[in-house]
Amino acid sequence: MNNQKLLLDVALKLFSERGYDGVGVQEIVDLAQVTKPTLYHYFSSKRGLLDALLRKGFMPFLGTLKAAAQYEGDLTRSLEKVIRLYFNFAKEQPDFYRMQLGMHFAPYQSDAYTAVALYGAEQTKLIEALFRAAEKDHGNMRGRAAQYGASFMGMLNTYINLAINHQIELDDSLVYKVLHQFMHGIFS
Amino acid sequence: MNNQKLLLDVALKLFSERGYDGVGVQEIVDLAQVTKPTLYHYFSSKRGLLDALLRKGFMPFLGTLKAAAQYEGDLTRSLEKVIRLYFNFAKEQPDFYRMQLGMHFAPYQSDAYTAVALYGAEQTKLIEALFRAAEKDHGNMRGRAAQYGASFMGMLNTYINLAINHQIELDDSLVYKVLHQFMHGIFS
DNA sequence: ACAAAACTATACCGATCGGTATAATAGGGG
DNA sequence: CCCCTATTATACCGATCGGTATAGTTTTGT
Repeated sequence: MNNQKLLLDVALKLFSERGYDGVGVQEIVDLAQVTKPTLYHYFSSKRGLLDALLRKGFMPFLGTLKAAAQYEGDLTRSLEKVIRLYFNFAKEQPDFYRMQLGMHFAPYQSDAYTAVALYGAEQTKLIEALFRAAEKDHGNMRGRAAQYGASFMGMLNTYINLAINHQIELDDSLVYKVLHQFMHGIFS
Repeated sequence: MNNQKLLLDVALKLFSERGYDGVGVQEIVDLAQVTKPTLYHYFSSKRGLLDALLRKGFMPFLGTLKAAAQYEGDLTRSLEKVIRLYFNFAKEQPDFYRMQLGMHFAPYQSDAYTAVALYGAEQTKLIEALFRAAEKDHGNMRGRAAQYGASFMGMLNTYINLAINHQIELDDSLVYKVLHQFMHGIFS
């Protein structure tokens, strides 16, 4: 295992547990058993380390999300794919998901937020495009793509957050429950 | 304006902009035009300052929430009251709401999270109790109070977060839109 | 074999971190 | 007026912050 990957692994673990601001560079290199110049050789700065970490964690996911969020005449089916994709993402990389989710609510001037903002925007864009594409088959949704996109992702992240806290489990049945709740509300 | 209140105001402004970890004690006292011993006289520690800030911001709100979240035979009506209450809270104290919301997603070992956790738990408890009380009139909801409580608050905070980012406005019509979406989904 | 490039260790930088010991000042009650 | 308490300033603490200058060590291409 090379030092670059080692540093990324250690940084992910520490950042997810105590946050970007809560972890010093010294602690990262100590736990990875390297020295500071090694870190700065690979990542130039602490922020650079964070950027690399986010790129590595998001890159494959965003590609599959783009595919899953295509509208093919059945909004329910597309949303189900998207939910499943997010659940898998959160289950396979819980530390990363926790870190990223926290950063999404970090102060707007912080490194944590600015680093994660473009990935958040990319996801929002894809989901909104899905709702906008579905508008032509669902007239009553017209003009609310942004609103539905935001609330869909909000609901998704709410459930994932519960799962990360071990209060629920992201199993197959929850996919349908979340989907049903979003489509038809809590009364049916 | 006494120094104690001045320090709380300055801390709220800075914490909401750059986070608890992102702001040093020195900067707080400089902006409040006092010195460090003054801060430590009133609040004993940086964490004590944060605790006082949260107590001051949450105390009146939690009382009114408790009243609004009583089930009186009409879940829709109670939820409407709750939504309206949260919207007003977020509109009247946007800086505080932003700060508190960010802390709710902060790392679980951080001061920020541990300080805000009990207030989050209190809100969850009240909202869940509302859904549980409504179960007797809505059999299909049985056993899902925790889930509905969490997703209701998740949706609420999603919209409030959009408003804080000036992407939507928390006006009267949004109260009904959010309520309707939660009760009946996006298809009706 | 050799030089260039990539990598890593020692030791250090100024600045800031949260926090405090000591003492001066202010205000109120007797 | 005097004492007591509350409040505030000066000056400082050791530790840690992110980052780097320098030099040594490996690895790589030729």
